[in-house]
Amino acid sequence: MSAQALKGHLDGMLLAALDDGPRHGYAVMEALRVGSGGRFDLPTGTIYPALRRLERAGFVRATWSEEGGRRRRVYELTPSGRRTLEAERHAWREFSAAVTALLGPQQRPVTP
Amino acid sequence: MSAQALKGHLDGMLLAALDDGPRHGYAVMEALRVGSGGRFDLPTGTIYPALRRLERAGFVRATWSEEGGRRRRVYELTPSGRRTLEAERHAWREFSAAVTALLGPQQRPVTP
DNA sequence: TACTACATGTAGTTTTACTACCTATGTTCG
DNA sequence: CGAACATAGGTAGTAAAACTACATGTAGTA
Repeated sequence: MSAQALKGHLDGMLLAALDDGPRHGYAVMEALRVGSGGRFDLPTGTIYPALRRLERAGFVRATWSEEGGRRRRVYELTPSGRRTLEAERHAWREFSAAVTALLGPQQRPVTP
Repeated sequence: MSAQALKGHLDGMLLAALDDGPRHGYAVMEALRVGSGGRFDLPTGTIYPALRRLERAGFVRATWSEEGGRRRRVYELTPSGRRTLEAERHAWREFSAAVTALLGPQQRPVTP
């Protein structure tokens, strides 16, 4: 995947990763990697600062948890984060439709 | 459209705008605006530097043209630019599929 | 005459993801 | 046992891209 293509779309994906329940940072990272079919194998230097950014913005709430000598910082969507996620989904639909239209000749996925 | 969401995708769209023939900067700007249904109404401070970037990279070639006291800088795809456009189209398909998958619950467009 | 559309550009800022590091624990394998 | 690796968290500094705000000038129109 070309460098910094995520710009501006990462936040939405992070929020989406927390949509089905609280997760710690490393698990979020794994969710992006697996959920993208290995295409988004993001370094920790991208994930952790991004999550702190979302926390500062009030979209997620973080709590420390310690289990078996392993400290984890667990993130959870706030109501504001949930609204933002919906907005991001909508923005993505708009955005991707526009780019797809402009990029021209593309084979569309098979519609069964 | 949310600020700087284009990051990394603008170049492909600019190249695509030149795919059906040479255009000057302002016309490229219009093509993006119209072709996106008004969603990409980009300021000149985005378009012109981006075109120079593509020129420096060897993806487009530029020539001045003067018609009726109006000077225009006309851009044209180079073979390298054409190859890059194809690569960008492919990268976009990959990228958008991954983001769409991760973003979760989205109504898909109606398939007639 | 003034305003708008056309046409091109630059300077400086902000945001965002990146690279390259650092620390620490639990597990696995030779 | 020791090394390596996966898990888990983090920071500092950099690079790049698009943005805001401005500057310049022509042609057409109200």
